[in-house]
Amino acid sequence: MNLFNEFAKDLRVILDDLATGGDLPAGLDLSKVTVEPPRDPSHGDLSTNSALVLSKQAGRKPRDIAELLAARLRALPDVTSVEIAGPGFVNLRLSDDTWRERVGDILVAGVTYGNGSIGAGIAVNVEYVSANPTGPLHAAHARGAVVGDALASLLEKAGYTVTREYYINDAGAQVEVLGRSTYLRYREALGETVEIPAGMYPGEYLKDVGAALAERDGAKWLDASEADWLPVTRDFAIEQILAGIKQDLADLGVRNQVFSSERALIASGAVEDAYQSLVEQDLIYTGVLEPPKGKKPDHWEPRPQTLFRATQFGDDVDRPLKKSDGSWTYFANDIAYHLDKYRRGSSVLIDVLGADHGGYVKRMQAATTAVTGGQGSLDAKICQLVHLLQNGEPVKMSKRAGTFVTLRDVIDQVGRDVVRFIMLTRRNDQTLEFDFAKVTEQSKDNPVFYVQYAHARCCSVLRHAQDADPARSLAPEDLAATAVLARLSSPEELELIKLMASWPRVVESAAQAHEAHRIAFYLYDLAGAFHGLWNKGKDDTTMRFLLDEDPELTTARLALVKAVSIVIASGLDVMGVEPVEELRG
RNA sequence: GGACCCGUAGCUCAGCUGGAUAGAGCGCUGCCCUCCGAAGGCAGAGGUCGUACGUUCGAAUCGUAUCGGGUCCGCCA
Repeated sequence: MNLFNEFAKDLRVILDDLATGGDLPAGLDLSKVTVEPPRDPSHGDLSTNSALVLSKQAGRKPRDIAELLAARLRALPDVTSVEIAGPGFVNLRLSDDTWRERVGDILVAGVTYGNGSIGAGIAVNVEYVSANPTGPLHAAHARGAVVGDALASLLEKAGYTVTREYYINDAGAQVEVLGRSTYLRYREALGETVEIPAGMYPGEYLKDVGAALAERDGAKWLDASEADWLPVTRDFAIEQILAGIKQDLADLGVRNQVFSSERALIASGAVEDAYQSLVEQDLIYTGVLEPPKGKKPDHWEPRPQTLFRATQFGDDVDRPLKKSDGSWTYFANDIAYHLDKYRRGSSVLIDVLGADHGGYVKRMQAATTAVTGGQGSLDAKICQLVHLLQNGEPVKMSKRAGTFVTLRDVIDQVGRDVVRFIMLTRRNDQTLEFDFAKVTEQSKDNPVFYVQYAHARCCSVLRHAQDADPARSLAPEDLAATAVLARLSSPEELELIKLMASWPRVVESAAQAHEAHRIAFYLYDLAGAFHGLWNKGKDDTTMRFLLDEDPELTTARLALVKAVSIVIASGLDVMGVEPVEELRG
């Protein structure tokens, strides 16, 4: 349960009541009314801006409204004090017992604690990775993969129905090149000496693909014409590479459920379909675009094109849908694809894209709005670059020389949980430094370690308690039933409890903002609060969790510790990171 | 030339969709500890939130302009 929402409800009842009683005008717009924890905890547990927000509408001074509210709020059962502060904030304090009860909630709910319902009835499609099937995933793909995957989990936790999707760009010139490159490697596998010309894919990985094809088909294609072998080598290569990509994703703990093929989409007539719908809306015309300014106009020649009126939906220029040979542009296919996602039931579409797609967002949003008749919305999460470092030194990468770091390399070096956690330690639109040395360091400035360490410490305490008293049950439901939570009375303990009580709120707001990184920051804070409490026990032995002379307090603290481990596990679950029970060397 | 993203402590970054005295880690300064319940702990200094206007009870947050850095810019995907 989200305590803040409960009080928001209470507050609305009170406001309605005041309206019917004539103290406030009826029909007030309450959309800006909030109930949230004040930034400064000394102001109280909860704060509402109602009086400030409603002042103008109601035609009364904020202080007067605040007085009215305060009188009513004081009557609520869990409220111990109400103060009016600053320009008209109403600050509440809740009884300690109200907070302590959350520990029981957490123990009973387990890792489902924090699950919300704001997404109920809303279907969201999260598309991520969507790397071209022309080569293995490299390190940079890790970010989009993790951001998308964690966002999907976050949305699920908040109650949305989520489809995890991967768009396979298996149509167009690049996969044709892939097919030809593979053919060369195929000949190579059959004993020929080949040169890989410029413009082909030189990667070593295609040797395996060529060899596998030679293995399967023998010399069958050696004397065939390109028209015959190209579809074969192309489809074979796509299939092989895609299998590798899926394996890499699986090893990163990423589980896209739906793989949509661009080629299949075109074959189904979906592009023609989407195009017709735009024609019917009079959003298509033939025109000539201005050359981009400031950029060298090289071979620019004005040319009439089939254009979509993207400018009507906020884009900067109208966008071409057909190439001069009459085939669809990538954009045209993508419009059909987004319509397809919408028609499959998701009105909220999220694309997790790389930094190089920033300029693409506006047109896709324009198209999504147009093609869904304004019923579908697209949010694009652009992931900025990841800088790979080794002890502060940039890791040299060159596509030309083929020395790029693959996703597999990264997973093998630092482990999947570290990759996943670190990728969420920055907002998606902020560049991220990934230092192989730092991310595996055991210190406070490594958030992965710091959070895992907190969880491990919880487990360690529970293990000790079990060793000391093998007959004791540490099952969460038993702790919930037997612990006398009123014994948790130190400021540090209550602070920790309040932090855990805000977890549902964190989930909710992060989901609404489509920002999974907030989970990582929350866990870092929670870990910090727990470590702080632990440290108290170092010089004040009465603050330790296990106290031989006070079994009742010990049980209460074990309940608290268990709750902390549950909330950490709940957060790590969203991030797709496995909580560890002990740390090793 | 244009679009998008970023600009917050010396450094790396948060800042809950407009709230009250702007936070964390590292680094720096000072004190304490050497416990075994494994990262040492505690305290302190350090900011006109790039700049300038604007919106309003109230702006790091929204708008406009401007400066600096990044990504990108017609039939590539």
